[in-house]
Amino acid sequence: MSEVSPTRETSMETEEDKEEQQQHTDRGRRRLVLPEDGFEWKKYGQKFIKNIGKFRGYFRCQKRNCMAKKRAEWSNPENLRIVYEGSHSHASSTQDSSSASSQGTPSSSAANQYNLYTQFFGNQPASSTHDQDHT
DNA sequence: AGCCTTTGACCAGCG
DNA sequence: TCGCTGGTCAAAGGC
Repeated sequence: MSEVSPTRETSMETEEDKEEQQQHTDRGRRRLVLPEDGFEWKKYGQKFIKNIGKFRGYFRCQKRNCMAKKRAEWSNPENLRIVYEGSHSHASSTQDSSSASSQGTPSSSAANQYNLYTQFFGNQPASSTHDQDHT
């Protein structure tokens, strides 16, 4: 499931160049295009934030022992902003989990640290990344 | 049959 | 105190 399936349906535009980062997280249907970050996320909501004029998708880590969350904002499939909130108490699904010795103490390591960072995908002008609230 | 995705409604917090 | 926005949960549908 978490495997990177290069399944590309024949529809939409032919801009497969974006395929490098934007993977189809759906199970064979085009629903939402998200970049694979190495973790398994479960979407639990989506709303249109009029404040920023963009859609915001709410994702949560599928791991029961992981409280990491992710928010995806996009106005266009080309402009996607991923906001990671919280830290994973486990290693990425695509990485070696044998080094995830922190799982023994999920409440005294990464799980205790609140990590939050934003990631941009597509054509995001750095000039407006810090100043695009509203005119 | 099971899992995931999507949409709507409800609740909480802030102005 | 009322209204609005943001966030989360639950239910239904589809693959």
